[in-house]
Amino acid sequence: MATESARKDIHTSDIPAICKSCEARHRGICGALTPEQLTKLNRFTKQQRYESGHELLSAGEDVHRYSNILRGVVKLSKLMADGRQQIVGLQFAPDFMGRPFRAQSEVIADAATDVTVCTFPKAVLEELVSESPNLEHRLHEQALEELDEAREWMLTLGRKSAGEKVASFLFLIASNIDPEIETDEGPVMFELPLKRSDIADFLGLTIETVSRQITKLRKSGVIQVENNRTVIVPDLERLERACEIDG
Amino acid sequence: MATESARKDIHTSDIPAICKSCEARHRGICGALTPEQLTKLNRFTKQQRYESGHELLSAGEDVHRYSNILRGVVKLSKLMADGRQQIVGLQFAPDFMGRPFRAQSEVIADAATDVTVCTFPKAVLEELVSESPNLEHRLHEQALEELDEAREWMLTLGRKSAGEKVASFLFLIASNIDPEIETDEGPVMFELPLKRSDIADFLGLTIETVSRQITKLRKSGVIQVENNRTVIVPDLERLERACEIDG
DNA sequence: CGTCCTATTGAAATTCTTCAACACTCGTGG
DNA sequence: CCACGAGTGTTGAAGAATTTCAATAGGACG
Repeated sequence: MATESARKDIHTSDIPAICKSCEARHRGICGALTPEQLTKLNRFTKQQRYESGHELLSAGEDVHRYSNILRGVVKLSKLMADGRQQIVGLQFAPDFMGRPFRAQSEVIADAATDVTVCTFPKAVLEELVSESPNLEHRLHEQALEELDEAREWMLTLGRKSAGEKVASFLFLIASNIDPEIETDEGPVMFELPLKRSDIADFLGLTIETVSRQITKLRKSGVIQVENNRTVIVPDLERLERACEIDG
Repeated sequence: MATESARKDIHTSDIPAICKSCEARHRGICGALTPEQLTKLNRFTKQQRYESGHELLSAGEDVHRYSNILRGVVKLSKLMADGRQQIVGLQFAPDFMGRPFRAQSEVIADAATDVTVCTFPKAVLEELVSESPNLEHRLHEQALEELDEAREWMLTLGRKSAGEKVASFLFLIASNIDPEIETDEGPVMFELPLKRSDIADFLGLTIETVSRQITKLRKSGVIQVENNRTVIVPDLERLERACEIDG
């Protein structure tokens, strides 16, 4: 810890300008890199912006570049032969995106909102990993966290009612998006990064059921909705209770 | 690769006797250790046998030891306040069990069958990890595989019908248990490691629905069942088709 | 202004669960 | 040796939750 902060203070001027204000350098994987490594990586990085709906990665496709998400929300999903779809994860800045040590992706990655990523070639990251155990540790930690999240969501998918599922989704978003307004213990307001059909695919429901449950939560005063996408939660604890005790 | 097999050949006599025939040394995490490290770890390992139903790890409990599963099947599950339960993963030999870098477990681990594990103190593993990047890599790989499995299962939980769920479960077991009889492309026979209530908790269904769907698969000739636990699959491809196309 | 996309709402249909009864196995103890 | 109870699994009928089908509404855009 001491060495890390010292390093940052002393070498701030050594790191690439573009990284200076980058969130991935603090909470993301770049935080595991030395200024030298960061400079090296930076020679190959490319920032890219994608519009909502753009497919970033398709299942079975060979992956040549990894990326850090800088802005926006990415949805990871699986598709069945007959078109049924399940969203298996959401990724927010500054998450690392890509499946290390495997040529092909098991999931489809789509931009759920407009997204900005910082991409770099697979080979460069893998070289950095081989020389820096710290980086693999960071990736390992993220994988374990995603595993915990996936398992938490399995409970939601398998055992919760439609009402509890929708409440759980709203609570998840409320916890992950930087709320635009947040007074401690006060109301929370945020934009839903997903449209109804995506929410349905995330929850294993139909859009109609999602819509009905949102209406129900609205009518019971747990949430307020504006323009279909803006949600206000007057009492976050009440929403949290709705995640387990159907109402 | 060359160095690894050479190491194994030359030093076979150096590794602890107990490890010689251990599956975890090949496919499990111990495969990432040198004979010296294996010897060091072995000073702290303890083999233990648990009966079916024994709780190996409870949620929120401080974990002091990790383990390798040597025999049997372990179920990982989550519990809701009102008793609803969801199995979020199954682990087979020679999987590593435990949540690295975290004091508390997020899940409950129970012996689904009689289970034999090789346990060792958390601290010893973590010391080995810090001196051997190769070991962390192995753990990382297992975490990524479990993540892929969890996501695959999310698709099953969220988007498959009861019939497809049960077929998917049977297919999963058929793929993971060493089948007692297996002729290429011929019939496969295996013992179900879970009782009906566990299967239900794995699939997000009730035991009655599981029972009915098994009956349906039996009557349509996709499987044969003996003694409730022994399953014969005459045509594995037919079972695989039943995982996506309900019948 | 018409069209596409998104979202909501109602009614009917379906799937799954709940409740209830019963069957089988296994071990224990009379 | 048989009766008994606990644990496990199956089956039927009624009920509830969710989906499906269908109609409607609003906003964005050409």
